[in-house]
Amino acid sequence: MAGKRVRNMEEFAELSGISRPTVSKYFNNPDSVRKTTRARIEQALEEYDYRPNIYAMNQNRRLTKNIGVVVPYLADPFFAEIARNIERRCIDAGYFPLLFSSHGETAQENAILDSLRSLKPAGVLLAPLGRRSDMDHVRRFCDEVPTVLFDSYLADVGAAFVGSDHAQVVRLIVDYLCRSGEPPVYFEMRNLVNPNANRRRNGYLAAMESLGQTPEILKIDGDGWNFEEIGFRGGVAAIESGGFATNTVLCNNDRLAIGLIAAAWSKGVRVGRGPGCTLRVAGMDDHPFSQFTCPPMTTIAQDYANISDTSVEQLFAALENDAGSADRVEILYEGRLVMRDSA
Amino acid sequence: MAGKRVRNMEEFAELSGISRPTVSKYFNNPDSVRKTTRARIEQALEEYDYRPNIYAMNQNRRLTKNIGVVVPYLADPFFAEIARNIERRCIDAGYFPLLFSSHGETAQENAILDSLRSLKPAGVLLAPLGRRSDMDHVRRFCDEVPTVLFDSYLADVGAAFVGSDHAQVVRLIVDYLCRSGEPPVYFEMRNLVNPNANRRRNGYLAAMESLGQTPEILKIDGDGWNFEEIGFRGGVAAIESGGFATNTVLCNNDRLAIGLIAAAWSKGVRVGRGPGCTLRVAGMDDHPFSQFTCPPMTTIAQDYANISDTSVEQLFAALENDAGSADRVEILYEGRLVMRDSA
DNA sequence: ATAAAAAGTTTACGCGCGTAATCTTTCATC
DNA sequence: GATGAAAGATTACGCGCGTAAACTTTTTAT
Repeated sequence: MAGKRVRNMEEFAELSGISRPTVSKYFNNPDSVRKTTRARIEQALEEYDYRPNIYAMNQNRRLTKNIGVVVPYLADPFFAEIARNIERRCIDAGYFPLLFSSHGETAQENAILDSLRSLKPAGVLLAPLGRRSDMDHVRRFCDEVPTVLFDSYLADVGAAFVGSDHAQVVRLIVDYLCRSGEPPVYFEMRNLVNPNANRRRNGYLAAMESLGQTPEILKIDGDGWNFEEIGFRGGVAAIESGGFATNTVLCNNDRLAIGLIAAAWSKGVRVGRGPGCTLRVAGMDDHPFSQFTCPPMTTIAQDYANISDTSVEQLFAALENDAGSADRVEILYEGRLVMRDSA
Repeated sequence: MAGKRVRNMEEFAELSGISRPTVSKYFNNPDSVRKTTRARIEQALEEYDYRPNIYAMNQNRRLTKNIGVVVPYLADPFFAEIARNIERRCIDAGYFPLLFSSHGETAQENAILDSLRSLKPAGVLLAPLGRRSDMDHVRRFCDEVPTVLFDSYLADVGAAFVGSDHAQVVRLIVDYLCRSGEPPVYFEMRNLVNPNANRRRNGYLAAMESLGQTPEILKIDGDGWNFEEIGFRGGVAAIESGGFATNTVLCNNDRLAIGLIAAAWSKGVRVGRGPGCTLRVAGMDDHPFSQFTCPPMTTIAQDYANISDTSVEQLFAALENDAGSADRVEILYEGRLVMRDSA
């Protein structure tokens, strides 16, 4: 591709000895032309430096090869990892992923969906803000663009939903904690930012009940997505006001737990299940940093890989059934207990 | 904007009672039309649901309003935060930021630059991989597209470079560590992934020398961007083979330090500067998670805000001087000592 | 009020490509 | 080697908008 610069498809078609319409077909789908033709085009592609003008391509196409990927908060490594995996899959399938972060703000999410619409994407993978999502806005968007929702559940929106089975996730860790020591107090934010948090809380209640234990919920204050900070402050406040109902705390998510563990440290409370430890702290998510807390955090791993892979697959499936008439699918993956030293 | 859907600018122009060329002017720059005209257009915009076709707009424009933002590793909250800030600034200035992550891979960085070129961006903000960047590729790109580099220094490439003054950063923390206890051993990866690491190491050498101390460098193995993991393993290995030359370790960056602190914990070595502590660990960057390590990490804060703001400003400045003939600028920001409890 | 400048209108063309229709060549099959 | 099907070539049109040129209206300055 070192050769001279080619202006447009017309010129490139001449150079490769193939007609422009056929070259056009090739770029839309390399498999749609004969092998020998494809070879000739690809050889010319090596010789000359030509790439079709994206804007001219997409202007006349009803749909582009773009795929929008929208996450609520990209500074959270959890979403960064998922986005990365999704990106890879889309590229491998010949699509062009475009990554957006809502930064936790409703207005931002709406704005992203609006501009996404004018990009005529083939489809969109959306992890909505959840509680703070503008449901009507999201629904209107999904009516026009094939969309698969993941991570955060919104009822009856989009072509599919892929996420974790939070009831199972919570049951797993509650079981473990009860089996191995005192039953857990549940540590969560007062203002739940997404429906997953709700499901987890309900899962906790159900799991405790089925084990004949008395649930105990500690709601902490704080707003936004700075969960570690919120967990830290909530933890300090809890410890200062006399500690927890039992010696075991289950946090709504790892980031909160990271904050709580730091809070315990700062107050001289030793976390862990070894001798001399007076507090067990468990999280949920298996956040990338959770293995580096002190002590390393016991948590439940969400099935990152399956969630992102399946989301992409579901989107592709939805793109096939042009009609979009297929029934809405909901796929939930189970979590896996990751036993480390904090609980 | 609830009204009926408008097909194209022609139709919208009719509805607003303004000629199409003028409407076109408006969309390219709302200030380029008379206030009264602008008002009429914007009123029509409220009434009808119209947005110009992006693809048709950009097809004939030499440059678009797109701004490419490329970072080496988006799963690192440091870059996620910078990207977020940059995004905000671009949007406020009427541009459309497009975010890409090289995921630590040369091929990926090259691919991003290639597709970026065909997006005809007005400009690009690039934090290159550094050592693993394909210099020729980057240089060719910068010759065609106005580009500001940030974070990772590449010599003589792009319209400007904005980053940290690593020499100063290291001097600051070395000074502090020497003043407050034993001089630091320097903890870094054997395969330096970017030139900043080099500068920091040299900064360490210089600072130690100027203080009349003997520098001591510990190189650890590991490849890729999973720094915490690498720091952890390196830490465990170092401790098992007899510990460090002094009781103080300065890590090349916070993520390595996070791993080292976890390693110390796992080996029963108490980190901090209080009584009973046998190891001091300091990092550099003030990574978002560093305040939640146990103990909280002493580190040097990079000037996130200034670096991202200035990068954007420099890019806009470069866009003004169409010619691109202006001299290449290099702007370095100083770090700030963040004293916490780990050192 | 009047001239000059600024802004808007009309008209017209082209960008680079998608794509449909018709015709011609190539290929696989027996 | 004949035959039908599949693929490519030719021709032609249009997408939605940028933009230039020539002309007309509005605004600003004197």
